[in-house]
Amino acid sequence: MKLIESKEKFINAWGTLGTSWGINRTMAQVHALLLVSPDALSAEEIMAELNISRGNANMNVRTLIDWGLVFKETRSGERKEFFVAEKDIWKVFKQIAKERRKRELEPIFKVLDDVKKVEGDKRDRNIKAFVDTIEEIERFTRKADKTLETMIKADENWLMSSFMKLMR
Amino acid sequence: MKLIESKEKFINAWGTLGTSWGINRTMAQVHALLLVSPDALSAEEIMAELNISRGNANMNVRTLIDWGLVFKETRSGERKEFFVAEKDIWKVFKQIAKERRKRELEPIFKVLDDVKKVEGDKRDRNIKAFVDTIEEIERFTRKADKTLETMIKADENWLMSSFMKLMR
DNA sequence: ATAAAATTTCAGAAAGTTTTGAAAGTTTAA
DNA sequence: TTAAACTTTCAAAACTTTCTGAAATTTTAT
Repeated sequence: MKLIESKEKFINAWGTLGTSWGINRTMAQVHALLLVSPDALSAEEIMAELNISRGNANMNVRTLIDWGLVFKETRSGERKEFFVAEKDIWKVFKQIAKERRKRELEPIFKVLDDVKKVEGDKRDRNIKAFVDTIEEIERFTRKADKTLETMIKADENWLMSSFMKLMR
Repeated sequence: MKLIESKEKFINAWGTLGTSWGINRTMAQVHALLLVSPDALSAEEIMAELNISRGNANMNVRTLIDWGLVFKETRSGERKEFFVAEKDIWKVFKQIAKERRKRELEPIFKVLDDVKKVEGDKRDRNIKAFVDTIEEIERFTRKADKTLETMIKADENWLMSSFMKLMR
C-alpha cells in the first residue's frame, strides 16, 4: 500500500469513528490529516487533500482551534495561515475530555440536580423509583466526572502510571 | 415541580446527551423512561408517554434489548410483552462500553494495523510522520482498550475500588 | 384450524445535519 | 490608500438519519 492510499484509509476511518462519537466527519478528517502531516498545511492544501469547500474547511479548522486540538502558524513573508495539529495523543485525549465535559456533563448535572427536587410523597412508588434512579445516576456521573477531572489535571506520567495500575 | 414535569425534563436531557454520544434520541429516551419506571411498561405505554409511533417504539426497544440494557417481561394470562430496564448504572455503563468497544474500537484496530504497513523508505519525512502518528495512536488506543476490557470483566466491587483509587 | 391480539417490517416522509460557494469582510505589502 | 490575497459568513442545496403508519407476519387461546 502506498502512502497516499494509507493516508486516505486512515483519514476515512478516523472520520467514521468521529461520526459515531458525535464529532462531525469533516472535523475528524481534518484532524486526522493534520495529525499525519509532518508540516503545517494551508487552507488550500486541506481543501485539496480532502476535496472539500473553502467554507467547510474554514469552519472545521476553526472548531478544531476552539477545541485546542489545532494551532495556527504564520510564516514571515507569507500572508497565508498554516495549521498544525497537537500530535501528543495524551494531550489530544485530555483536551477532548475537557471540552466534552464542559459541553455535555455540566448541563446534565444541572438537570439532575433540578429534577431531583420533585414534589410529593417519597412513599409513592413512582416518585421513589424516579428519585432513586436519578440519585444513582448522579452518584455514578459524579464519580466518572471526578476521575476525568483528575486525569485532565494530571501530568502525563501520573496518568500513565495510574492507567498502568488499572491495567495490571 | 411535579413528577410528570421532572420525568419529562430528565427524559429530554437524557435524549440530548445520547444524541451527542452517537446514540439516537429516541433510544436514549426509551431507556430513560424505563429507568425511572418502577414497573415494566408495554409498547403502548412507551408510545403514549413519548409520543412516538409503534414502529419507532418497537425499533428502539429492540435495539436496547440487543445492547442488553432492556429486558422483555411476560405476565401469565397477558399476551402483551412488557419491558424493564437494567437499573444498575454500573452494569449499564459496562454494557454500553462492551457494545461500543466491539462495534467501534475493533474496526479501528484493524485499520491501524493495516495502514501501518505502508510501503517506502522510513527516512522519508512524510512516511515517518505517518507511521509515527499511527503507532502512537495504536499504543494509546490499546491501553484505553485494555483498561476498558478490565473494567468490563471486573466485578462491581473491584471496579468501585479501582475508581476510588483513581479519584483519591 | 381459527381469529384476535400482538409484534415486526419497510417504503416513503419528515427532520436534522453538513456542505457548498458566492459575497462580504479583513489584512497587509507597497 | 489601494488592491490583491486571504479568511469568514451564511442561505440554500445536498445528504443523512430518524420516524411514521399501514401492511405483513407471528403468536396464542380456544
